[in-house]
Amino acid sequence: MSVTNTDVSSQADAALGPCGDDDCGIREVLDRLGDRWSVLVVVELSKGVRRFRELERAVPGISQRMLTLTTKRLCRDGLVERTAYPTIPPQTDYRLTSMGRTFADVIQHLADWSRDHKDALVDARARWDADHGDTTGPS
Amino acid sequence: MSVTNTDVSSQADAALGPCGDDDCGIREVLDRLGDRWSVLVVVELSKGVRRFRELERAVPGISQRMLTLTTKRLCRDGLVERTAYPTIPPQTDYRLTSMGRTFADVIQHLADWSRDHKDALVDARARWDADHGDTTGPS
DNA sequence: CCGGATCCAAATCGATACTG
DNA sequence: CAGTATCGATTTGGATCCGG
Repeated sequence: MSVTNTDVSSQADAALGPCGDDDCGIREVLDRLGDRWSVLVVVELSKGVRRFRELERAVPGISQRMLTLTTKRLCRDGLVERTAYPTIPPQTDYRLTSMGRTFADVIQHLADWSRDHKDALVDARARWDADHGDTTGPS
Repeated sequence: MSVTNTDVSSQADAALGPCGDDDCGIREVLDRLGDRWSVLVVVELSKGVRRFRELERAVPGISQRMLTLTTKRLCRDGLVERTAYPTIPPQTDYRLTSMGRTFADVIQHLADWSRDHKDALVDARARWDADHGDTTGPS
């Protein structure tokens, strides 16, 4: 039982295989974008250094567990740097690395696209749900 | 029992809440980036019109089920357009919409970043795994 | 304050079989 | 060929308790 769900290095190691020519190292990045919290944490850290508790408050809805896992994953990927001060009570600072900052730029690019197309997306969704008999939608 | 796992509109409808100012419509985009196949399908479709079977072959490892779900989600989001010809045997064409093409551009941007930082990321990962007692890693 | 450990509910995915 | 339905395995995330 050396591997539990609290481990960090249990996903996205291999399991992609040859995919052509467009996506070779993207899988790992996508895995980081895919989970609910990494992006939000990076966005918050792009504003400056944050402590654990600060991050927790800045990202409403995240649990301590997920924040721990998320920061750890980001550290492992070299996107975030962690500095722990063994004081009482303990204090831990998180900050983006230089690579993390470029990653934040990519996210910003993504956010821009989202803003530009959010309406169209919601609209398309509504139209699709209307055309098809949809019993699973809202209300 | 009107909702099964084959339905398309059962995730990412609400459940985000106010998050500040950086991520308001991003969640939906991220959900599409997050799943294993959407990106690959979009990349393939960015090369031209594809039929169902063609997509299945172009994306090795995808199951019919996941391809159906993925294309359906992309259609719902207005990123992909579907044209079905009721012939025998049936034929269905998938193509990117104009919005889908801009989305493909974003993905390309992402892919560029991945390529540029893949080595650094792998390296950081290795270093992290070495520093910490890691029993879950490769070999 | 920071974060690890355990338990548990839910979403997701893959394999398979079946229909038009 | 294109798509649906069902099932089981895996993964993921949240709640909670505990320790440094």
